Amino acid sequence: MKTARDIERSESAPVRPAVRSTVDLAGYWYEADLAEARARSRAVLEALRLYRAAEMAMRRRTRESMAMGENELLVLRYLIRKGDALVRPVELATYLGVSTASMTALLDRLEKSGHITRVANPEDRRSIFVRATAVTEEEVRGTLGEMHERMYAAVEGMTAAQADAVIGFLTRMSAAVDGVAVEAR
Amino acid sequence: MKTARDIERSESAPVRPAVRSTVDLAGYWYEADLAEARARSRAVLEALRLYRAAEMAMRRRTRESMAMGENELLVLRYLIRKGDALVRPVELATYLGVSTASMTALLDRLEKSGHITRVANPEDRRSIFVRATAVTEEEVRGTLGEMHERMYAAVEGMTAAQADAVIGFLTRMSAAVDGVAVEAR
DNA sequence: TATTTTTACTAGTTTGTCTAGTTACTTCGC
DNA sequence: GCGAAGTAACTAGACAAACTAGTAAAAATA
Repeated sequence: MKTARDIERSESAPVRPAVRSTVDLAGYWYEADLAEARARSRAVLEALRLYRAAEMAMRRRTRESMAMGENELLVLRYLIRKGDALVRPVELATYLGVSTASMTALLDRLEKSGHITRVANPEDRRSIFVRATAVTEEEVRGTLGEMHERMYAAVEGMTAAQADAVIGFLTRMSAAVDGVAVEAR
Repeated sequence: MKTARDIERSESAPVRPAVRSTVDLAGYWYEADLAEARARSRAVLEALRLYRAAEMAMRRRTRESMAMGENELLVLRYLIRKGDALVRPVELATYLGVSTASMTALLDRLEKSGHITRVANPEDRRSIFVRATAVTEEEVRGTLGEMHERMYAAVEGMTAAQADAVIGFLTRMSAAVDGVAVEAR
């Protein structure tokens, strides 16, 4: 019953109200131009989707190769990115969107495995600071460093116009994604 | 109480240095050009990072508003994207990178909550097909449909050159991300 | 000074994954 | 055709990691 042809139908549904005005004062828009623009849009979004899939897969592989949970790894990356900055557990809990209790347990695991250390905060004796150990930094850089280099290399050759296009695109995508389900009904 | 709404907007690095002082007459490169190119690269990667953060936050909000786990939601999105196509549990398990046993449990939950139905496969009586219910489609489109429209609107105004720049960028990023930790040592 | 808030933690529960093994069915080799 | 091997989905039990609720200590505020 359900044939492969049906997929096409549902995917090419009129996602957006079709712009039928085909005449533009300056350049005379034709059906072909519209179709082309639409194909371009779809191609861009498809590329984004593919990138997301690739990134998810990378994340899973990394997690597996380091024998670590998603949140553990995210915390370590966060700490390393912060460098010498003083990071407190609440900040990490907020970042991940988990409870402070879960963060305590998570930090327990990371401390036990030697990836982080807890340092006292001299200014507020309730709180502590969390720091990644040198070993961790080495380990994460070893795994992700090459990737970062490749990423950097992949953007280095861009022209100003291209960079603008990409930055604008990403900014607009961020805006599109922000505000989804902000108020659960 | 742990309203993790404001995800790490704290670090707002130099998003876009609008440096524009290029005196490049006959192919001479100056310090300014190099610095500019470097700043551009950093800005692009920073924009990507911000987009990722925004997307992660969106995912969490959606998950919470639908009272659903990450994998549940991913399965539903996958099913809806596939439309009327016939999807088997193994395919989903592979997609998510979980065992077939976990997929069975996951599908149990989704079936119990009325989000999916299991349909017999007439050609292979061992296997089944999974389909999202109409209610689910409605629900997910309601939550993510607007976002998708915004995303589409955000790309449809792009010129061919801009689209090429973005697609090229995303493709190179995917390549950079692929092959990380493929061979865990 | 007394009260409230914040920070990190502990205890116990729930959720969702895993491994191991089962059943039912299909495919392959003879 | 028939038996062996392979495959798809499922069940059971264990475990990891999140959650809620509540505590103690310190800081901020009235």
